[in-house]
Amino acid sequence: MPSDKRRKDMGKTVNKSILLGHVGKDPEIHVLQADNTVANFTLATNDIYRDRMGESHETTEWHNLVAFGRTAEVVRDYVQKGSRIYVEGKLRTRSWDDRETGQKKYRTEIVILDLTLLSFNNGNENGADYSSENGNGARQVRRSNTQQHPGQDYAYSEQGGDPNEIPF
Amino acid sequence: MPSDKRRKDMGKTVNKSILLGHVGKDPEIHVLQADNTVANFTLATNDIYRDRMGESHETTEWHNLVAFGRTAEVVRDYVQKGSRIYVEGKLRTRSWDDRETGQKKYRTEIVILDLTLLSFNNGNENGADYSSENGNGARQVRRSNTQQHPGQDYAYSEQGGDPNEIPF
Amino acid sequence: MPSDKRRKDMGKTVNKSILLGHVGKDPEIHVLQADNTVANFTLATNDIYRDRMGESHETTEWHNLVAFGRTAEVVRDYVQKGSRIYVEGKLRTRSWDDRETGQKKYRTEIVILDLTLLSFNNGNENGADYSSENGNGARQVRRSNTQQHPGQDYAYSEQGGDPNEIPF
Amino acid sequence: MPSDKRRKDMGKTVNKSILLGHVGKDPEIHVLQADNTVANFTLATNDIYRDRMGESHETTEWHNLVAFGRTAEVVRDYVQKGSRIYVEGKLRTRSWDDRETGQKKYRTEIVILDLTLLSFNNGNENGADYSSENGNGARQVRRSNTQQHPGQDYAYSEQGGDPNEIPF
DNA sequence: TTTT
DNA sequence: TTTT
Repeated sequence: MPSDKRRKDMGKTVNKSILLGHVGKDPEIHVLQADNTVANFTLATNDIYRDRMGESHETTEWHNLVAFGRTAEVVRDYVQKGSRIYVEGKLRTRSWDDRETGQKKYRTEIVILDLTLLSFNNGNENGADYSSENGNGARQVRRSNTQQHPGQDYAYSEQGGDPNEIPF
Repeated sequence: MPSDKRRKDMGKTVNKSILLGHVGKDPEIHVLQADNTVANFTLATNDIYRDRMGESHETTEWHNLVAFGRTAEVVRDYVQKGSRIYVEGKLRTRSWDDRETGQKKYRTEIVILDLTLLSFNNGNENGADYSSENGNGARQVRRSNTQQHPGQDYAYSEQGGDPNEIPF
Repeated sequence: MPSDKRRKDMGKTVNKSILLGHVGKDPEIHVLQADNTVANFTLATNDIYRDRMGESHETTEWHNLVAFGRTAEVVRDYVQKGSRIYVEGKLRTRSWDDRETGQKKYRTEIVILDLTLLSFNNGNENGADYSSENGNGARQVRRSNTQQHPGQDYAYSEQGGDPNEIPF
Repeated sequence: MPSDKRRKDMGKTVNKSILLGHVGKDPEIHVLQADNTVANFTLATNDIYRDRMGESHETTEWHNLVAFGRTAEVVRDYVQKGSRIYVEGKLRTRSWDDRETGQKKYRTEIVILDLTLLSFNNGNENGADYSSENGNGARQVRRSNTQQHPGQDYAYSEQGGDPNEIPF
């Protein structure tokens, strides 16, 4: 084993996030290219804390999640507003210059590496089971054209191949 | 056990991040109040990926870390530029309106809940051991007055008691 | 901060396990003492792997879980055979000499530090909701007298106060 | 996406352990087959707790670690008694019938999926740097013939190909 | 801005 | 002994 390898193992780092919560809205699905689907959505987690008076308060933390490829397809087909999911991923912060103000802007996301569905239901009252309708559980893929993620100055390249090449 | 309790356990969420990497610069220390120290610093993790040509690339991810109270004191005394640390915490995103542009801005941080020091050395060539000098390992606390965290429109309240009450 | 403290932070270790799966049987509840309930149960996780022929196989891993105090009460009241739960805890291995053979025996458990219920249903067909019946969601506490955990040579002390003092 | 797939995602489980500590003894290396090295060793983590008298105590927890393939080679070449490492893996419990007593015996291990070296030094006083000696950091591979892992009634098959096929 |  |  080359000493080069050892140096690499010595310098290894860890970037891991584990989230379990409820999805805030239906995922945005983008098809960048054949075999490269991207899914963007938000996940809520709750934090309970006590203030100085001893009173209990609850805050909601919203996380930006993004999935690529096969995982994005699972999100597309089975995750929706209200879904409860378990997610393991890594943090990634993108930055860009705002077109209007020229200011640097940041957006931190969790890139999903592992996803577990925890609820069949979709949070709607009717509790429709998508899997029964056509035998494959798929819902329509929404290909939104409205850019809404990291600001008006941001555009999907719609051509990237590898997740790591995608500029967001 | 009240059914109210069960509902709480059913709705419980998880917000956990685990990072292991190197500190980018000496931590900023703020003393908000007696017994409430805050430490802000950045941590780098590396990501290696292959592009479509099969070539290996390395990117660096920068994380904003914040510690409160006792943990902030450990950061103040033993963490510096170059330190290697293991951190467990939770994600928190603060937002504020930029004073100049009126735009909403966001900053995501990892609130440190557990910290493990992995390197004695401080990255400086002299390798000074702070713990030997005066028997308490403390270095000077820097009380910076220059606001530098989430922009010029942001100010420390310098009065919060509970970490969760602090407006950032 | 004493240098003694720094040595402690330098030597800090991490012992963390995260499990998400289904409960194998109704938890065993033991009341060691006022305010010290103990719950023992098993949790199944699945592993999918490919053999050398490329065929996919699934194995089941069984984990021994133990909860103390407040958490044990949640287990007693809401966890049962078939429940899906998320658990965070630490590994602990107990050992004892088998009475019959004199051999050293080992049992590794995950001591639950955080528990999240993921299913209301109990796996029974009737889907009884314990929380509705009497307003407290409690089911009968089973105080089994039959020793069944780490072998016939093992006995609950039924008197420990701190989880760490309990001899199992 | 077939509904079969959805059922799989719904039933997904998590089995994850994260350990950071010191290695108890030099790893045992076994070469089962070309391209299938196995490394076994122990890792210590510390637990600090308070007893009922409020006094602080420290216990040491010993974990059985096992690595396969490429990871086992890293262990073979760079991990030794005293090394500090970070490990991510999954729990696996093997069982077998003791030859002498016929009793069922169990051994729980963490199968290493990710390993980060945290110390160059080996814990020995001489602090030898293996990487400098011959430019590749390798130490002699020990092929122990003495069976010592899960008891005298246990034998390595020395023929498995896939980690998941190995009977331990 | 870190580290290998 | 769970679940899909």
